[in-house]
Amino acid sequence: MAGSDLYVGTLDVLILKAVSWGPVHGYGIGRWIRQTTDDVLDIQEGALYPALHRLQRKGWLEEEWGLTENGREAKYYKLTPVGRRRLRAEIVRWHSYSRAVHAALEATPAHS
Amino acid sequence: MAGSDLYVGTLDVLILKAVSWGPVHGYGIGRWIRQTTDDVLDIQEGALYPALHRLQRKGWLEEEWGLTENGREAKYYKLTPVGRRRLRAEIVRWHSYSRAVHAALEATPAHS
DNA sequence: TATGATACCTCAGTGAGCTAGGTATGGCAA
DNA sequence: TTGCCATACCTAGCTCACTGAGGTATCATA
Repeated sequence: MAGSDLYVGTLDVLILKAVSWGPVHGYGIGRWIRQTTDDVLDIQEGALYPALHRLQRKGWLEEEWGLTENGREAKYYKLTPVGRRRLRAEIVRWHSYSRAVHAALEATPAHS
Repeated sequence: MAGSDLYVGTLDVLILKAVSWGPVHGYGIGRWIRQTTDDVLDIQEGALYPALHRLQRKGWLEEEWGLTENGREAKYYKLTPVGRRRLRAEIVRWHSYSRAVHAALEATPAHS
């Protein structure tokens, strides 16, 4: 798997968004991110699973074992209420940040 | 100074952009980033100066001592040709990445 | 039968950024 | 003249997210 070369810190909001419509298992979260970003972001499993545990430890995700469509055991994650608030905050943060970077990258010659 | 809570990896492109019109000293680079982003990004000096040394070590920046408008000694940084190519690549990377994240954050319920 | 996809995991190492210090100069206000 | 803020540079220790590389196990399919 090719590395996705993440900007460190952006993975959390992607994971939280991935589970915002209901429980999804880890492997499915990785697939969802890859698919909705047209293969631009391909999260390494060595980044994904520790991140899930981290978000769970912080109280933003809850786990629950279940069965996939094809009858496999899988650990489903869902948002806690705190996690949902966090998702909203992280989306705001991302938008503010990306607007700021865009402004810098599209700036014309310095005025000082 | 309030931390800007950078997405790790985004500082390089900001620095390269800051010096893309001519030599700027470190302190001025920090100020430029803060100003062009309306105070959204406020780079810590403990992040800025090591980053400048790193980019110089990689051959993307060159240093040169000079005098500021107010007669102070300051270390001016300017882009090398390699640094300019790198700037273009990093801008492409940022746009691709931010488009991908936007796509994910604005996605509607999963289709699987 | 073996290969790839699914589904999970850990661990060592890297390295960027944060926190918190430090030096020195110049200008300005109390 | 004293003290403080802005300018201008720096380092060191720490944290911790991610990379890269490994591992287990099941199931479908070629």
